[in-house]
Amino acid sequence: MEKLEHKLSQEIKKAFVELFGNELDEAQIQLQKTRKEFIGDLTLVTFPFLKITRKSPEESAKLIGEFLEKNCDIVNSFNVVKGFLNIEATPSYWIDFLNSTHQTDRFGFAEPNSKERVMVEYSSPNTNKPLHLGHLRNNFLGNSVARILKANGHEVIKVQIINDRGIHICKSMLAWQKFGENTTPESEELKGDKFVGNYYVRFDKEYKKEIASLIESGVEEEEAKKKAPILLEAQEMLRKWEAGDEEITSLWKTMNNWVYSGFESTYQTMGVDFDKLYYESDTYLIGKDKVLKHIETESFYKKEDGSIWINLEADKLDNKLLLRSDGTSVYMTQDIGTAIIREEEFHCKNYYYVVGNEQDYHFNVLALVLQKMGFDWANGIEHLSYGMVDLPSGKMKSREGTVVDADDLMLEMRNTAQEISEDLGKLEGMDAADKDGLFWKIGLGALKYFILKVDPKKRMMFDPKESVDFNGNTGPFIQYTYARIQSILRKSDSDLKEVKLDIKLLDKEDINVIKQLYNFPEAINDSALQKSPALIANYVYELVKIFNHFYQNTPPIVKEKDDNIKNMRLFICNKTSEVIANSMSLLGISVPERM
RNA sequence: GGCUCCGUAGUUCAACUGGAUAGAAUAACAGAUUUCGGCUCUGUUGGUUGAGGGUUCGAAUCCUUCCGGAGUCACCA
Repeated sequence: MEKLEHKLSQEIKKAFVELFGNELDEAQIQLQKTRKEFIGDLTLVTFPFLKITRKSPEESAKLIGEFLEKNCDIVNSFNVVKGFLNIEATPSYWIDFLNSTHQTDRFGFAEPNSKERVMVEYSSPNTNKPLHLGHLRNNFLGNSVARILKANGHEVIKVQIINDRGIHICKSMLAWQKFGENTTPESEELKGDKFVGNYYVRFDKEYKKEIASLIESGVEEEEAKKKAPILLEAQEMLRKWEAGDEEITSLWKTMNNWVYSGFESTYQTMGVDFDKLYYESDTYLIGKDKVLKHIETESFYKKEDGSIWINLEADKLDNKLLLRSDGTSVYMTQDIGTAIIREEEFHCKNYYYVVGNEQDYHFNVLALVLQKMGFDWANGIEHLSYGMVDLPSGKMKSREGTVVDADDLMLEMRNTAQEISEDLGKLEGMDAADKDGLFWKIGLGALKYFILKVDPKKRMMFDPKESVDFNGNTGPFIQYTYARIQSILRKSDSDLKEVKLDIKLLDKEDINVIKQLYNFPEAINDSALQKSPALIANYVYELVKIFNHFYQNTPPIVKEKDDNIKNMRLFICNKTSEVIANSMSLLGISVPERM
């Protein structure tokens, strides 16, 4: 099936030779989609060509339009509005297109593994507290981008690095030692991550208490923050950990495992997974060796105290520490090491890091340092920087208790879905387990769609009230449309493999739906290039709106007497529902047969 | 303070990356269908795209100066 854009470009090229004696470069021809208020499918803007045509915009457009109408059999008609040439394809082109989707249920997807291997890193939490709303955006984005890249033909490896060591986990460990009284997640009937998170909070409470009493006894605030005994103890614990102290190591393992099992259950609810996990405790020493190897290279230097730096002033960045004076690694060093390990293991074309935009600077530096080390593949490093999630009350702050917990939020969405569904009472005869699964589908669909429809780069507002709305541009609205189509298909029970498609049967409403189906491959491609699930969300919403319009303005299909028309419409319904389901699955959202 | 990013209907978001009269949703109001699922469809109201200047056939988009907001500038991660 030759793309409309491609075919028309070639014809336009011919038109320029014929009409104006000019050989155009195909890249110069930019066809855009015709806006809804005009008749046509694709539009050629003539302004850039006026120097070649030496005629007015209107006249140029008219000449080209006439040429196309005469010489190109897929052009049905054209019209000119102020120098914009709107071109309409023939109904038979759309029929041919629809026919071409007959064979496959993977319409729009590129051949698997036809493109380069890429890696997507996302999630990458600290192990001292539970996941929250910010992590949800991260995980939904990362998982969706991975699916989209895969759909676009890439081999995709999903990874995360778990920040399992450092002062933060020591704080939780210390608080548990002091106040835990040998309780466990099991004994308290708490998820492991929540359990450990409580001790992190407990640490902070004690720490503040100590600071306050130090200040009261006359110590300066800055000094008090550094000298609080419980903090010193935590730092001592970190030193012991790094020295391999047995008791500390064993406690560390126990507490991390509690956290992992908690995370695992959260990931399962979210519906995300990974092909490979990296642990900071495994990789944090590796970057050090790599850095030391390059100490002689330009830009790298050593200070008198033994610390190692890189000078990036030539690239308009500043000097960056890579190894501390005591020889230990910093965050940057670990990321350098991890990046190198990944390259050695997987040789990817691109390494995508789904990390919040507060780390823009960090990733600029990371890519640059690796390039200075002479790694060509570092050019493939790309930071998929996304904006923070704000609440109506403002920014989330863990210390002020305004953090929205991931598990709580997902459960709340599920429960809201239940309330609404039960009010509508469409679920008679469904057993309890199926109902439960359905409520999760709807609740999570609402949440994921709400977050993913926004351009990742932009900061977004999360209003819990609005997110559970099931009307308008929402996940459940799209799911509902899917379920309704399934209901039609169940009732009619035709064999769609034998459907004969004929131009004479086509109505305007049918064509509108077909045209939007036609846009699906492009939507996948665009969202893959931009790494933006929002483009898929916008696409499928538009499809659903067009379909609902079709549905409203078409006589009941199930009762249609003309079998040819009936089967054609059913075929369109079926294709639409398939594209809805596939679009939603790219967002990590599943669609229900009933709801 | 230096650097980076962002300011679009009351609100939440779009705008095919420089194209036409800046579109949806939501809220409010008015209507349609009421026998394929009313979680549907159609309409009305709502904008000096933060402000000024510039670039050009053409600017929400590019350049520039202000105003407002966020992030970042750690021997934290």
